[in-house]
Amino acid sequence: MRIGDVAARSGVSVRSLRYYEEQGLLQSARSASGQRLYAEEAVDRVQLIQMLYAAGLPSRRIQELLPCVETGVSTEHTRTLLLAERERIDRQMSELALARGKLDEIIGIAFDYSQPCAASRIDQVA
Amino acid sequence: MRIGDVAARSGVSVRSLRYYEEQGLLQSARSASGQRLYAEEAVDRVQLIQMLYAAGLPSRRIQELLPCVETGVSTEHTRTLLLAERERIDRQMSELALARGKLDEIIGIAFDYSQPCAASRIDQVA
DNA sequence: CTTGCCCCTGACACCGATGTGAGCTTTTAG
DNA sequence: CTAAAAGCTCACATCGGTGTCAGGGGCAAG
Repeated sequence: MRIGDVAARSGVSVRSLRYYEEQGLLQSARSASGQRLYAEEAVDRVQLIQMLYAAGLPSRRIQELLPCVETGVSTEHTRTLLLAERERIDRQMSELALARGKLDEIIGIAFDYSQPCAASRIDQVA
Repeated sequence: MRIGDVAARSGVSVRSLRYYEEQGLLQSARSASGQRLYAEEAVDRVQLIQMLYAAGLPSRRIQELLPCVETGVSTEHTRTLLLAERERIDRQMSELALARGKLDEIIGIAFDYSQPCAASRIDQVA
């Protein structure tokens, strides 16, 4: 599989795939002419990487954790990182929940709960 | 109240407070000599700004939403933004939850659930 | 007066993932 | 065979909130 295929199938830009390789997150074989060749699993791995990026892990963390994720082999270090990241994610979720609550409050006022025809107005907007 | 006081009381750097002003998120009066003077409410506003930043809203969005947040006055535009931001936050929380689940799974393997003394090992690390 | 601390403006640096463009080679389709 | 499409490397740009430094005022206490 060539890089364009992986890009298409994983929904990630070619540029990003090269970047992942540069960061040591994704390996590729090379054809005689130097083109990157990927195994099927590459797509899954890219999606895993995306998931972790979305959760706020920087490349370096992902790189440290990938061996553990793939093989299940863990060290003291990776275990510590895993717990730390989970905690960070928990904190981030709390912050999001807090802000979401505030937004809800504001939305409640903006769409004016107290008015009898609030529902219909919401419908107009939504 | 001078800028240093606001910084101390809100836990935000002086640099950031000036930046917020530059972005139209925070007003200040000026003393004769040009020093910024803040009202008490400034501290709360700064904390609100921080909350929204933490939720991933960029300055521009916050700036658009602040009037609405403060006065409760909403326009078609602000209502649209409010709903869109709430939805974005919901998506982001889902992504976090997904990644958290994955981490949990990995943690489960890393700390080896199947081993009888798993609990004590977790204690050692945590 | 002077020392020390706070404030001012303006400007540049940073990080990290991704976009973009140049210049060149390889592969593929017609 | 040829032209389009896709790959390659290298390198510079972007965004946004914040750090930091320089060079200069302001103000209170000793």
